[in-house]
Amino acid sequence: MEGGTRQNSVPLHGSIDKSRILDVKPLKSLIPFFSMSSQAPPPGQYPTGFSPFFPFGAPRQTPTEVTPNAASIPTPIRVYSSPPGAGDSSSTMEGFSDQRTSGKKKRRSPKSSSAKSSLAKPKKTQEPPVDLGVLVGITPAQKEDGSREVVNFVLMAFDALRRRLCQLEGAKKLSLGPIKRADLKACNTLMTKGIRTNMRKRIGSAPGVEIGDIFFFRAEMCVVGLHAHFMGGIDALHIRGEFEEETLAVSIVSSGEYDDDAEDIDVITYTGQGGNFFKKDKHAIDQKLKRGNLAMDRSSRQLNEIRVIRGIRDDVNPNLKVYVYDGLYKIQDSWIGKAKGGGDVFKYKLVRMPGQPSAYSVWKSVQKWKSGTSRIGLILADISNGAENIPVSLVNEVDNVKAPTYFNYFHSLRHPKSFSLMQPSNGCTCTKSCVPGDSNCSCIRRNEGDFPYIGNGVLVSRMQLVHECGPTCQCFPNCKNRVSQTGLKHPMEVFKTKDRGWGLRSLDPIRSGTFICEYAGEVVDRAKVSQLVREGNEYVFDTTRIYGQFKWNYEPRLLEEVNPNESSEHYAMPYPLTISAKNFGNVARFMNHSCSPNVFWQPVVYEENNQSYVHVAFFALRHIPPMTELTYDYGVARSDHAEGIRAVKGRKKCLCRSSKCRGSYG
DNA sequence: GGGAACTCAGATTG
DNA sequence: CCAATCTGAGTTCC
Repeated sequence: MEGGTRQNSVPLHGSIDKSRILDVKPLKSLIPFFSMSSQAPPPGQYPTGFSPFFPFGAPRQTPTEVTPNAASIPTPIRVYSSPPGAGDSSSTMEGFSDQRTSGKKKRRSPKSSSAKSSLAKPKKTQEPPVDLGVLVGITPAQKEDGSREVVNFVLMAFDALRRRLCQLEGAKKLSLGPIKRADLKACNTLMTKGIRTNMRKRIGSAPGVEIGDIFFFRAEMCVVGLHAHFMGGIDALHIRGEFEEETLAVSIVSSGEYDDDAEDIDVITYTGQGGNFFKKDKHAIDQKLKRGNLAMDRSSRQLNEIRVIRGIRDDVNPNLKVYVYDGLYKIQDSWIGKAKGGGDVFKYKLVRMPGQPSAYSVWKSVQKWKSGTSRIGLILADISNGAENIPVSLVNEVDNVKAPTYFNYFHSLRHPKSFSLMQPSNGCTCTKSCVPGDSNCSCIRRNEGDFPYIGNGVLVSRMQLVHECGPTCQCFPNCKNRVSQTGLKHPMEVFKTKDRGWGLRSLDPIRSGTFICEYAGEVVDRAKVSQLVREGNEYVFDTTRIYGQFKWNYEPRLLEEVNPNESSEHYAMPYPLTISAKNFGNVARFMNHSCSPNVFWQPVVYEENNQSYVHVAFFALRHIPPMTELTYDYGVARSDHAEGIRAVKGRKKCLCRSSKCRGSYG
C-alpha cells in the first residue's frame, strides 16, 4: 500500500458540503451524535495493509493510542470458563434449542473414535423407529404447510447436514462409503425423517418462501416444497375432477440449459421437457404432449399462477449455479418451435405478474454495474483504497450525505504491544496444502480432528475456536485452512440505509457458511471498555456480550456417523476480546444489528509475528441474495443483562423490523 | 494449464 | 415398479 504519506489518497469532491457529514454514523448510531473527527489524522507511517480513508480534509488527529497493559492481559483461552447467564435462549424450534450443557465443553476426542457406532446399525433403507421430524420440531401441520420460520429451519438443517457430509467425505471418515452427492444424501435424509415442509402441492406461492430467496441446490427447493423435482423442470399438480383428472403446472425451473430466452426481465420463454437434446450422440426427437408439457398446456388455458425459479450460472465461477425464486408468472402464449437439433419443442411464454417485489431484476442490475454501466448514487469505487483485494464501493441512493465520518481503512487487527493472547503454537508440517483427514496435521488436530472448512472455503460448523494455519505452518499460503486471512470474497457495498445510517451489502449471492470479513480494528484493553462507551464510541465489538443463541450446525441424530448424544454445537463463546473500529476498521464496522441476522461471528485463531491472536470472523448464517443488507446480532451487554434489558439507558431502539425483534439493542 | 466436453451416479414422482 | 427427468461434481481431453 502507499502507506498514507500523501495528504490524501482518496479523491476529493470540491463541492461537498462538510456540514452534512455531521453524522452519518453507520453502525449503532440512532441517537444524534456529533463527530469530533471530521478531520483526518496526520500523515505518517502506516503498517502494511493500511489505507487511510480521508474523504474530507487533510489528516490531523493522531490515532487513538493503544496502551499495552500487561497486567490486564486476558487469561489464556483454554482456562477461561463461561460466565453465568449465557443462556437466555430464544431458540425457537423445540428440540433444537438448549443443548448447551454438553456444548460448552470442549470435546477432546476426535470424531473418528465415535464413527464406529454406525457399524451395528441396521440397513439404512429401514425406517428408524423414532420420528425425527417430531423430535426436531416439525409438526405434521408444518410438514404440509410452511412458514418463514419452518422454511428457514429446514434449509438450515439441510445445509448443515450437507456441509457435514462433505466434511466427512473429504476426510474419508464415512463408514457408508463414498458419498458423491452430499446434496442428494442430505435431501434424502431429511425427506425420510420428515424434516421438510410444504408437502401439500399448491398453485401459487409456497408459504415461507419469499420472492428473491436463493438456493444453491435443486434439492433445497425440494425440501421446502418450492419445486418437487430434482431434475424435472416442470412440477405439476394433479386434481381429481368429476369426470377426468386435471393436471396443472405449479412451478418451473428455468435453468438456461435449453435455449430459454431470459433476456426480458419479466418474461420467460420456456421450453418443454423431453426430446433428448442434451445427449450429443442422439439426435433430437420431437417432444411429446405428456407429463410436464401436458401440465403446461393445461395451465396455458387455465391461466393459473406458476412459480418461476431462475437458474443463473455465475459469470465469475461457472461451476456455481444459483437458483432465484422470482415469484409468480402466467403463461401468455405457447407454440411449437424447432430445437437446434431439428426436433419439435413446445415453447411457452410466461409473463411475471405485476406488483411483486423485485428479484431477478436485481441480479440483472448488478450484472450491468459489473460490466461497467454507471451506478446511480455511487460515491466512491473503493473505500478501502486498495487495502482489500476486492473493491468496496460507497453508495448513497437515499439522500445527499456523501460519506461516513472518516476512519482509517485497515483490514485486520492492531494489537497493543506485548498483547499476547495465546502461546504461539508450532505450525503443522504439511507440505503443499493441508489435507482433510490427515491426522498428522497438528492444525486439524487442534480443530477437534476435523478440517473446519469444506473445499470451497465454506465453514462446516460453529466451534468454540477455529484454528487456521499460520506462518510457521509449512503448508503453502494457499492452504484451504486460511480462509479468514485471505480477505474479502465478494464485492461489497457500503450504502446509506433509509433510517439506520450506513449499512453493508454484497453484490454477489453468498452461500451459507461463506466467510464474509473479520471485525477489524484496534484491540482494546478490557479495563478501558466502559470508558470507550462513555466517550460515545459505538464501534466496539465485545465478545463477552450476551448473544442470542441459534442453531447452525448439523443435527447429530441425523447422522449415523456420530454419537447421537453428542451435541454438535458450541454456543456462547465468551472469549474476552474487545475491538474498537472507530479509528481503524474495515467493512465490518458498517454492519448493522438485526434480531434475526443473516451473518454470525466465529472466533478464529492464527499466528502472526510469533504470537497467536484471536480474530472475530463473520460468516453467512444463511444464503444471502445479492444486495441484501448484511446484519448480525449485536448482543446485550452483560451489565445491562443483569439489570434487565429494558431498564438500561443508552440502549437503542431496534429498527431491524424482524418478527423476532427484541425492541432494542446495544 | 485452463476451459470445454464428457462421465456417472443418483432421488423423487407419477 | 421403473421410466423420466437433468443435476452436480469429478475426470479427461484438447
